[in-house]
Amino acid sequence: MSRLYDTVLEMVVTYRFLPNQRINEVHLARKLNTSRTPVREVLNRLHAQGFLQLKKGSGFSCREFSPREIQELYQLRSIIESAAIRLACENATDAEVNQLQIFLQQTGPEPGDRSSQQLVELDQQFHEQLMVLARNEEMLKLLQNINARIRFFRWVDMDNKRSKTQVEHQQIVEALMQRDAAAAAALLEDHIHRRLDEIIHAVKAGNEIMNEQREQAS
Amino acid sequence: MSRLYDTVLEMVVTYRFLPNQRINEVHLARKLNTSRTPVREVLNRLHAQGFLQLKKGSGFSCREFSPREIQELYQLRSIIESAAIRLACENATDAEVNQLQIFLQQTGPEPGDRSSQQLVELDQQFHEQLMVLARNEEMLKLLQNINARIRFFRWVDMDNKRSKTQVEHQQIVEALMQRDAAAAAALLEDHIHRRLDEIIHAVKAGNEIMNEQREQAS
DNA sequence: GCGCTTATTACTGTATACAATATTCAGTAG
DNA sequence: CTACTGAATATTGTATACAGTAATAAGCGC
Repeated sequence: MSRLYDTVLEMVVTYRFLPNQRINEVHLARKLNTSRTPVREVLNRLHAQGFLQLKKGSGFSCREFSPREIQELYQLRSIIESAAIRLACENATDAEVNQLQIFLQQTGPEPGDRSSQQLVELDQQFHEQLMVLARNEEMLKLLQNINARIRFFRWVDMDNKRSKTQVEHQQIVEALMQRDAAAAAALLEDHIHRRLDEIIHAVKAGNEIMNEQREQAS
Repeated sequence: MSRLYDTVLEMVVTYRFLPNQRINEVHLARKLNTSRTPVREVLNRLHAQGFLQLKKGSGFSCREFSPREIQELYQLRSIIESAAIRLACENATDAEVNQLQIFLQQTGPEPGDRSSQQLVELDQQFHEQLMVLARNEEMLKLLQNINARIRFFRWVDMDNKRSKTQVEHQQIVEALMQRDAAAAAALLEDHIHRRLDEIIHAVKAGNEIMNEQREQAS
């Protein structure tokens, strides 16, 4: 069941289903070599977690994100990450902070030959490691939920912006090392807001970039 | 379906099911005059939203909250409510703030003859109205989810503490009126942390208070 | 050809059946 | 009486069937 959940979640977050178009349970079940019942169970879970919408008589469909919704999710993400790094400045051990520094160095300043998907993954690892230092499991789960829901949009310009992203990550870790909570939080918020601006800009610019990314995901 | 969801959610948050004891789907379906399938669909949703745990072969059960988990949820709640009132200081109209003041006055400083359940409901309305002023739907949904999950514990000493709660609510609204974000946030955090301390204390004191509340809910 | 109505087909939401697994009960030995 | 084993029963997870509804196709009139 959890494998089925992971499979369908992956399809949802990579927008294999067109927004607002009904997910055909019969077809999906056949495609996944199972019956409708476990498929519906998974779809119900994803609906409850904010990934899908459900309309009586029309079944489940992928949600279409308005710029407003994206902005709200990013704002929420900024709030919890900002709080998390403040907690991390209090709670993290020196060893943990050094480990994060090593991770940054190992993942380099340049994208190298990594795909956008890999860069998104590395970016996520960095932010989740920060969140782990806050020692609040609920906050970590929340960040993971948000990141999954906005995953499609987090691809925007990822490879072109990797150097700047890593510079900003580095500054955040340095503030964390200095246990300067205010500076760390401000840097993190700026970092997230910059990304949000880029994404909103891309979404408003139309669907061309979005279609390219969908193809890249295939 | 949404009525079924509401019914089962109510049973879950009032701990009609004992923690860690399997929820019997057949019995529950019979009790609710439906078949197992929609019951399972609801249970899957509640599981996905953090209300229930699921073990293969053993089905769904109510989670048992450790003091750690309660503390984490309250910490998260404090973070988002604190951020929300900062946003409210920027975004709320004078009319909206006045409406909140009127709500406080209409719901009085004293519990009156209200039940604990009604007091919990009024407390929740106050906090949700604050959250609405932040103009972030995701944050409101998150607060509602957290409040539902900790609902059982929010009953602790509710009637005995109503006067103090309302005084604190009033101070928060006054800071909001003054558009003093720092003061409002500090007051709100203190308010939430005081409640958390009371609840953790009660939970650690044993199960007597908890059993009384379960009986009161029946 | 277009628009409307009706018939047909497909799909959703739920009920029921089935297979696998977990739990409970009964019998036996020490 | 206690502990262990095997059988019987109950429950879960999934497959399939059914009824109601939504979507599509076909036919007819203008």
